[in-house]
Amino acid sequence: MTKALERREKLRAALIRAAERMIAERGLAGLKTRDLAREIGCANGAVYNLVADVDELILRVGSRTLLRLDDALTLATSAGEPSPRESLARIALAYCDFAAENLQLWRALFEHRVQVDKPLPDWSVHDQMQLFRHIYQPLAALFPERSPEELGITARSLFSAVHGMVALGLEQKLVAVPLPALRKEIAGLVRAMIDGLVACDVKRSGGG
Amino acid sequence: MTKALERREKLRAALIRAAERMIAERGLAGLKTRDLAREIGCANGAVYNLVADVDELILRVGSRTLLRLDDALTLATSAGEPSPRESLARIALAYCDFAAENLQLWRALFEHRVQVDKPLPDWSVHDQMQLFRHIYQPLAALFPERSPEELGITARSLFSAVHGMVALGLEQKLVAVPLPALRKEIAGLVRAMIDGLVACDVKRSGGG
DNA sequence: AATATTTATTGAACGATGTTCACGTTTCCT
DNA sequence: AGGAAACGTGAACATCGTTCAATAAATATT
Repeated sequence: MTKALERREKLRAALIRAAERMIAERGLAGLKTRDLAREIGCANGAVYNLVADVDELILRVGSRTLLRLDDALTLATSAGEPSPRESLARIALAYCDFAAENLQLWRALFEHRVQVDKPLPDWSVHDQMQLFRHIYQPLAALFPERSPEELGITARSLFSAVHGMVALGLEQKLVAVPLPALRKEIAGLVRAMIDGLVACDVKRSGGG
Repeated sequence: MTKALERREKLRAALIRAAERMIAERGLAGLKTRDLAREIGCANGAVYNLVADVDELILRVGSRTLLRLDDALTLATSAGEPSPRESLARIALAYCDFAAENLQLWRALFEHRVQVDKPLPDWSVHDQMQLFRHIYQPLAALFPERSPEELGITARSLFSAVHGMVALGLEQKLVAVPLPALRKEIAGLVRAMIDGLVACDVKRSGGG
């Protein structure tokens, strides 16, 4: 029983790696089961013994991408002992850099939309939540009076705003903005957002 | 010459309207040429006499969506004489509301990615730029010392940040956030961003 | 060790989809 | 009215993801 399962696992790992490479090179739309089968050395039908369908395959690649993104964000906050404000700016820049360096894989995280009737598997939902903890910790230091729920909402808003700047900044659909300029804008707006949030907090706390 | 062209134009308009309805109901992935042909009463091949390919069709629908979005943003700033800060908050909320009310059509604006070798037609590029003018005017009032280029960059950053909040907020891929809460978050973060940017501006102007 | 049973692999086939094309049909200009 | 140009038609093509009966392999049983 071990021989077959072992080979199966090896093939599945190869399939996921091949899919990852293919998405990175040709984008999510360039992912074809027949090319994958040829690359890992099996018939196209065999792909469906390793994976339920391409949706699952994309989710598995996405899971790997999220893990690498998590590592990149961890690395960004590990060096030195910056203030919460600078930590958040670093995280935003690290997110921007990761997206730029892994453009197609990063895009695949958001382009892919699952069917409404097929819910996300548990392992896929889990690692999405983990990303917010990088933002949560500096925010908690900045806003000690806010509840965990409020902090979670603020973290999501902050992340979404940075994500939007990165997404449209790297789109280059209309105007190509150079990466250094984008990084500068992101860092500036993140600091502005934090300063504005802090000021609003102080005003509310002092006035009420 | 008028009879045929007139009919052609009517059919093309019907095609675009049918495509718009279909995207609104079933999403961008639910747009099928055969269904379109059946709906407007012609053979599937005839679609390609009205439009080069589905890419152009999607762009034409997108153009209409952008026009309606422009109207919505214009309406948002027309009532009363709010401060630039409140104008920007109103615009952001109007953008959020439009996205929520036209979810699939709004998503199609960003989901659709054209081939690298086929550049966007002029009429499609033009109306994308127009959107920023809504943000540009209040920004110019807030930051009189900034150059038009700087203002354009700030406008794009601000728009991108709001877009990100709306995009991830309406995604509901992980957690369903109620629309009123999202609106509150957006308005709050927009005001915080502006306050932060103003403070940064004052500090830089005073210190340098 | 030999056989039976379960499982995996194959590659052809299915259905859907965007797009093209040869063939009639309609429309337009003279 | 008649020829030319444009148009509409529906079948056909290529390309997908996915399925499936048949075959090969591996495992379990005696």
